[in-house]
Amino acid sequence: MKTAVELTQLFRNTGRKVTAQRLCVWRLLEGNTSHPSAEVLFEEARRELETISLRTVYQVLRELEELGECMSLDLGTGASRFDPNVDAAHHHLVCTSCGKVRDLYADFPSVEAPKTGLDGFQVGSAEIVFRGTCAECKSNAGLNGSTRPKALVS
Amino acid sequence: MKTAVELTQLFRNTGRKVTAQRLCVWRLLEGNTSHPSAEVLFEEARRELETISLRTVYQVLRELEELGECMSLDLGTGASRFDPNVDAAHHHLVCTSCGKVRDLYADFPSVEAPKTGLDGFQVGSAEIVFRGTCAECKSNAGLNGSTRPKALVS
DNA sequence: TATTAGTTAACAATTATTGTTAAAAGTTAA
DNA sequence: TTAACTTTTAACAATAATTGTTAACTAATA
Ligand SMILES: [Mn+2]
Ligand SMILES: [Mn+2]
Ligand SMILES: [Zn+2]
Ligand SMILES: [Zn+2]
Repeated sequence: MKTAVELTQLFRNTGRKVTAQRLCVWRLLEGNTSHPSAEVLFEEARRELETISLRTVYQVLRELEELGECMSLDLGTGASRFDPNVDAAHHHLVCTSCGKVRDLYADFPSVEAPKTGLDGFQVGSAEIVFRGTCAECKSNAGLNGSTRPKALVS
Repeated sequence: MKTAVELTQLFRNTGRKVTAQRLCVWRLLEGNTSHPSAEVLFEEARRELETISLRTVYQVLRELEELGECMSLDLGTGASRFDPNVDAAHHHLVCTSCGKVRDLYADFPSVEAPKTGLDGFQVGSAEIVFRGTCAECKSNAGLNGSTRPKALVS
């Protein structure tokens, strides 16, 4: 999780220009634990930079991913979710009702692919996704019939 | 994992007609451990039923899912993958190179969401996805530069 | 056999994402 | 400050996976 200043260096060092858009997207992502989608970041970004385009947000996110400064998560919520926390190993809780994504910092030492019976499949990583219902959706249960993930409504 | 005969009963009992298409899709899925996509099932189905449409395959898959006879998995490989194994709890190995999906039957007793620190999030299920390289892709490494999942090419 | 459900074709639509192009604007090195 | 070079933007088009739609046709069942 780099600061905006560090990102500036990184952009320069990789031959990229330090633009308001790049900084803005990074600032919105830095330390953000909500795992926003590109759309959500776009909505937030245009509050600061009224003319920023969704296209640019996608481009910057891709770049940040290539630079190893964020990762995109496919959690089955429709859109990719972006996570700036690439350093600390962690897992995710996904609300199947609203699409909210929370971090779960817990070590599961037993989660390691067996050595045998893999038919030569070489395992690189293990992700655990816990699915369930977030507190908010639980208390709203029955009030409305909405099954549509709120976090994804454009 | 029901047999075709059992499925016939299920269709009848739920007021559905027993059609060649429904039976065909189920027959292709029954005991199938390859986690095929709808497209793949469609290609296979039309060998038996030349006139079957992709639309129908999607419809039948949805139905089977509603009936609890299969589940669709979103493993980040582009298309949903269908799994008839809804009874035995298991996890998946996903080849990041070709998109192949293998079952992993292993019990990870420690994988249980902590009771505390969840902010009221109620956890229902835990899926573990192991990502890596399948044997075939490992031996093909470097031969071609293909990063495109072969299993997904239409 | 009549009724009803299911299938097909042939499209349109949707969502998330990437591609494209040209013009405008911004960044940086000199 | 200027010139060169990148980026951004707008305005679309395109893609891939999936679902919606309609009408005609076909098949299953009572
Ligand atoms: Mn996270
Ligand atoms: Mn499986
Ligand atoms: Zn929720
Ligand atoms: Zn592979």
